[in-house]
Amino acid sequence: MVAIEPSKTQRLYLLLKEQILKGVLSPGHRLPSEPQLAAQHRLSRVTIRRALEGLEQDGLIRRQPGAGTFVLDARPRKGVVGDLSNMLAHLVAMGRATRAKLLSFSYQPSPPAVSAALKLEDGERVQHSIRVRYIDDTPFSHLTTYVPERIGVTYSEADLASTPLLTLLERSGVVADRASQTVTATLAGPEIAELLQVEIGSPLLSMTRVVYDDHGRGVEYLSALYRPDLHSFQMEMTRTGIGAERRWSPVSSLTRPGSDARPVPGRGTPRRASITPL
Amino acid sequence: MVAIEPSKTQRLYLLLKEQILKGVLSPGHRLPSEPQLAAQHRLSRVTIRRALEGLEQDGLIRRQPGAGTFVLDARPRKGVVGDLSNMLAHLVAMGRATRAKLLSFSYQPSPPAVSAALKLEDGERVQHSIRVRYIDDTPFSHLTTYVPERIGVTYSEADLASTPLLTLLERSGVVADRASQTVTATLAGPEIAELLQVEIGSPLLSMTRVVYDDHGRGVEYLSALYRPDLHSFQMEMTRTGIGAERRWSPVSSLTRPGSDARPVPGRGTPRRASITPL
DNA sequence: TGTATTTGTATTAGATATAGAACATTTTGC
DNA sequence: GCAAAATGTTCTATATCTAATACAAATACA
Repeated sequence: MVAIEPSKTQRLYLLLKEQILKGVLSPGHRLPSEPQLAAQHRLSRVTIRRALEGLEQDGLIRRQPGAGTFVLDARPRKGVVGDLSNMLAHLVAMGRATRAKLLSFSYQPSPPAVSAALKLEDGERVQHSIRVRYIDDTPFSHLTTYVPERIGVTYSEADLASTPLLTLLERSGVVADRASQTVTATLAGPEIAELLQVEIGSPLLSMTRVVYDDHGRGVEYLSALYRPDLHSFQMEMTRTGIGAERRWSPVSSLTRPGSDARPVPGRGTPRRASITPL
Repeated sequence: MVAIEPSKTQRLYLLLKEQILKGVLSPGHRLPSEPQLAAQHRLSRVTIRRALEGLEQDGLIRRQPGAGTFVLDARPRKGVVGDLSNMLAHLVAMGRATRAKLLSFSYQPSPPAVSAALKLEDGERVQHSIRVRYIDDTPFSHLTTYVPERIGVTYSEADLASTPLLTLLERSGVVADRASQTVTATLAGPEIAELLQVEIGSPLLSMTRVVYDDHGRGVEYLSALYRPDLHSFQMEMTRTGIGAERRWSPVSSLTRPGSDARPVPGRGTPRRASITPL
């Protein structure tokens, strides 16, 4: 047996939960009957029922004897669909109440991975912090940051608890110029799960960003985790180039808040001069 | 008892895995002894050992009788670090062997979510397909596409099995102009897990892309799943604007494979005539 | 070279997960 | 009203998880 597998109950529970939250199963939709689910997933009805009980407690489904099991509209707010790169700016602009809880603040030797990314000297120390950001009192992101100590000393614990890190850095004279960011998926461990108020084993969006100043020196290493049921990473692209060189390129765009985040062609989304195709 | 909780073994397994991958426990570091871990977490040694066995099989730790348990250099060698927007083009350019397996090909009524995204008329039908793309015989992505039937009839089952969909569309006279894509995280269900050769309950990168033509009409709805252990979504950004308007904006760049994925402008990546995006 | 510590292995016992089945109760639809 | 189908409930039996303990084999260090 490979790795450590979740229980069959939990597996089904998380699977159905995902489908509901993701909208694959739309509100009002009737799920297959318990015997049908049991057959489809090759599980006993006991297991099916345990998973459904979990979903019922989450308020995701309604079970009616004789009638069936129905998906509820428990997709309250996919509130913030953001660019992820300027997400915080959007939120502030929208006037949403944002606060950060500082969980850790220390100066320490740099972890190897961080040293490599920031291109630090051997033995150089970093300012390390862990924060959880809340929007309207629901956890929004889990942030782990590393800043070279020479820069990290320019702000205090209190600063970090109240002000976005990048703002602090730029206030200290750092010129953030370039950044490289990577987006991946992970699972929530026990600690993170509790902080972000999700189940252990839930999927999370993971973003790692390395920020460089105008001299190409690394100034910030950020590792962030987001709840995919509340937030997603959206970007607009246009098709540029001609012939074999024709490809997608990103459009610098502001995404607008709202439950429906699909672009509105023509107006709404600023058009830029497009290359005339042959 | 809230929801469905994972087993104690899996909880510890995920916790340690998280710490290792996150760099909290750096390579070469010796873990506490099994009895110590058992005491710290208040679990029996059996449970501790099962979790460690999982980590060992993942290649994250090395266990040496008499000596201890050590963290290995877990730097996941991500074969293909890509832009995700032009990933296929990169792969082709790199000369990697790519092939697609067509799992499903049909014309059917459009699902509500697809209709909304593509802005289809009521009752309009779509061409639906499911493919799995392989690179060097390892599964790379799981692709589900919906194309309005009037466009979908321009290509055949055989076309789709051999040629990227967007190429087929552009060959049919469709002018792909804009796209909106969303990246999220999900869990692998039983079916997907087998196709992508991952464990059930594994995290997956999920990308949804809606492509519009030059008249703003939806021409393709793509839902793709990627293995986060093999691939990640990378993008470069620069800091633009002044004052309060200062924000990140994306840089149109080609990323190159390798541990250091810095952008390469213009040359460096061999070009071929038949570069075709996903 | 010992001695303490570490991982590997085995056994026992109890708790929990899962499968399978039977039957009751409620709802739907003819 | 009745039959079919759905969820609710209860039961038995087996497999797996977890705890607790004991001992063996490998390693590190004074």
